[in-house]
Amino acid sequence: MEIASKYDPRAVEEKWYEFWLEKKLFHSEPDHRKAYTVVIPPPNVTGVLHMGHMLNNTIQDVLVRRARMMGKNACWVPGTDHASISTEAKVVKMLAEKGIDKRSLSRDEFLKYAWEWKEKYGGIILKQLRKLGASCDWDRTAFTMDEVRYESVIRVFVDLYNKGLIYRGARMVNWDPQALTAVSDEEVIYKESHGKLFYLKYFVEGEDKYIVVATTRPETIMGDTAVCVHPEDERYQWLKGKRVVVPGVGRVVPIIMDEYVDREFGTGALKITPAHDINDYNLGLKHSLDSINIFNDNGTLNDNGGKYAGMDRFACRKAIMKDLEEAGLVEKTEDYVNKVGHSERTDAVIEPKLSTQWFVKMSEIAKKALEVVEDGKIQFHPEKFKNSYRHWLENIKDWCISRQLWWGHRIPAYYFERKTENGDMRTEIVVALNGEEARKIAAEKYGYSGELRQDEDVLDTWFSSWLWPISLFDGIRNPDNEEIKYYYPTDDLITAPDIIFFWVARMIMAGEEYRDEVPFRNVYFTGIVRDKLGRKMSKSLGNSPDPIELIEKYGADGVRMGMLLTAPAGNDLPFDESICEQGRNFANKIWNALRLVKGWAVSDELQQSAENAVSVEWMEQRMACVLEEIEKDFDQYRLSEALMSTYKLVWDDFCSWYLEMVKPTYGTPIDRETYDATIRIFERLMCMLHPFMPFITEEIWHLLQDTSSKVKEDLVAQSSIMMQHMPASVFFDQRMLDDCDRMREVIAGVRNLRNSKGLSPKEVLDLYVVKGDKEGFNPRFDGIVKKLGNVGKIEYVEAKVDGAISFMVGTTECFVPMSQNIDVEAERKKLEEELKYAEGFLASVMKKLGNEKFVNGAPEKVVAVERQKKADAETKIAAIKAQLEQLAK
RNA sequence: GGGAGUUUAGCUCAGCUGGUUCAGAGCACUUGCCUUACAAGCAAGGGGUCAUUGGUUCGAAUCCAAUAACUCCCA
Repeated sequence: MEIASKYDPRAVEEKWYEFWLEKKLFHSEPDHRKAYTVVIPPPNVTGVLHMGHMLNNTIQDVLVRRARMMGKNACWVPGTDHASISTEAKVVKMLAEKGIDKRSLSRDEFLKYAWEWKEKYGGIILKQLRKLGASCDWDRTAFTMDEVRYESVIRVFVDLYNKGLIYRGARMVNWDPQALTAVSDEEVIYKESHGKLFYLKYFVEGEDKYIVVATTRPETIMGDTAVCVHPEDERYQWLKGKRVVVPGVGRVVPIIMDEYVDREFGTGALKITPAHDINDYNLGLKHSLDSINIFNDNGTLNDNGGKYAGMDRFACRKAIMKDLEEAGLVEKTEDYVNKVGHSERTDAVIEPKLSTQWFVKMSEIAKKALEVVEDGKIQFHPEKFKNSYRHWLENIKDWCISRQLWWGHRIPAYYFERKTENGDMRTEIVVALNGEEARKIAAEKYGYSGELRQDEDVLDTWFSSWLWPISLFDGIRNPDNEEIKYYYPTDDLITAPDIIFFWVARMIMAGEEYRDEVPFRNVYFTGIVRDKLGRKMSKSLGNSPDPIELIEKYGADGVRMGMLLTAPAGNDLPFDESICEQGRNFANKIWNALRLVKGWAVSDELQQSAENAVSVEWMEQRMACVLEEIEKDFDQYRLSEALMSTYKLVWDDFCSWYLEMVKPTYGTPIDRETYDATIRIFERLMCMLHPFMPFITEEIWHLLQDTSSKVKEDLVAQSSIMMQHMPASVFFDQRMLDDCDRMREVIAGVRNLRNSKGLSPKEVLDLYVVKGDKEGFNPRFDGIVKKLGNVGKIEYVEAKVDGAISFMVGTTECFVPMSQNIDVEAERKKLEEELKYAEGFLASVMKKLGNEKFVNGAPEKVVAVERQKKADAETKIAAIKAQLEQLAK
């Protein structure tokens, strides 16, 4: 059998992914098995795969594939969200390129274009995930605006409205002047910005005295309706009851006194613009101030801006300052650093704006969501995220869910005007699943039968995502259907920490509200992928590698492994392409192990040697031991540790030791028993590795199968490693493992000696082991020591050997006679160093044992260990001393 | 401004309730090897005052306090 010496992932990966799809191995239907459910954090439909997705989905795939092999009915549901702001912006841009203005289109016309765009360009990312090997149940692919999900969202809105948990009201909201919509508090990112602090003069009405007010936003003075000072501020007592003139505007406004003012900031006098600042708004309410809106929705000044009307807010700032400067109304200007809110989606500077929006009342549902995390019904990994989760929920504000956009779930609120009893015209609101229902309600409740106007706005994208774990299984519309009962609650949610509030918290709320049950048991927070300089990867910096190119270069298995190795839960990972090399190299290593094994001639006549028997036995034990570690790691979601253990098991234990132990000398066959055992071991290793590296393990697993007859060959062609059982840990003999470790040390000792003496590995050496040591060496391994250490004979002797170089393994002395002259000086030096160390060690042990408090206070076990250390050290020292004497002769 | 977290080898990280020679792993590095599975490899090595200071204790990387640096979240 001729196999290439380099593993080529390309053809292999494509072949097996097709195979899995064709065999529907990712598909899940409810059955008698236990369900293991994961819902994908739906990527933005406009998105393309980036490194964060790679990490996130690799982790999900590892967990899902493992669960599947552990006999669970694993279901990983993929999908995308409709991303109203981003998508609408993209469609508007596309239309603009075609010369179409959104405003010239009707809502329906626009939506037609949007859907076209979505069908054509949306969801590239899901295709890309296949390259990574993601074992999603593609038949279940969902979209937040498909029929089931759309209807679920509308139902939830209606339901929450009827429960009084959704209300409509005029509030100060975060306005994105670029997207022309309100956004929620969570969608505002505060960034440090270097601006100016302007000190403006407000003259007292009818006097030539003035006070100075500091502001970062002089353009808002057109909206000023008061100046506020602290009631106890002595500097301003004289102003009590007076009025001042807004500079450049000429409007006369009152001086108000309020403890809200920070006397340390600026001059301690604050201009109040109730229409454009949340704090000013509240002060305005308290002091019954006028509120003058000076901005248009797009951030330009409206007619209240006087001569600046039509100008952009930032251009206006410059123009006003110039004019005030010329009028002598500016005292000074200082550099100033402050935090400015930006829109998460468009990066536009957020404008606080008073407007009528829809809100979800959070206080009550937040309480429940906090409880289930506090009492451990939902576990966070790592746990530290509980802190910020708690803090957020304890300080939560109502959630603004309306967006002034067309792409999304249109708010099912219907309006009409009617005359009330006292003759006033009044706008009534009816909330219903559809227009027909709304008409019915309007008729029943108000006796109204005229036209209804549906709300023009859509809902926040997160208002659909928060239902994801439920709506994916149609649990909102059909709460008792088989699927929701089987798959819900889901098991693990894997997500980046930056959406803990957007998504995780709200899903928990929705779960409690609609299923009275948590949406998932565990939340695994991944780190953020950074470049090697520690910067976040971003399009604008151009510091992110293209994941698809990486996969082409290193193979999906290689990239998956690279990502996982440096990504303990919650830790940011400084990504460097070179870590994928380790993955690729590992794949190659496995590939070559296969080449070796498949290259052996197998003899049915040959009896299994004692060495081979013990080798097989040891490898089995070793696997059992590592399996136990891996199971523990998975229980604690320590995936990178689990991978590392598997990596070392395969590379070090299996390739470097086991295969070398059983490898027949060139040109001779291996006995059937050992060969079969090796194949079984190899198979199981591939199973263990499969969740991490799905492609190469499938390939190898197939190549390991017995295809000696047509029947068997066909059988193999139909099966998959995915259908195998994950090996489980069993009892193992620690003694056996310890014995083997000592054997490995002996071999290393011999090799080291050869190395340091510049001897060829081909030179056969003899080994003498001084008997009488309590641990001793297990002679079962002698044959292996000979083979791997290239040792001619091993003798167990009573005393030291002349003309030999020695080394110690534990407390056992080993001697290797040298044909050439021994460098006495070098030997003495080496021994003296060892002696020094051993004596130092003994001294520290003696210090402990000499301490009465230790002997009396420490647990017996610990003291016993110290006594053992003492005995061992003494043995060792005696041996070294004896050797030194020998040298002196 | 409020809160949380981190600091262990050149890099990325383990190190659970203090006690095994506890100072670890992988990568990188050094030396020698193209030894008929693999140079994407083999063998053997070197490398750390556990951020700093003080405390608790028979005993501290581990517990406590202060300090410093960095990171994140919230306003």
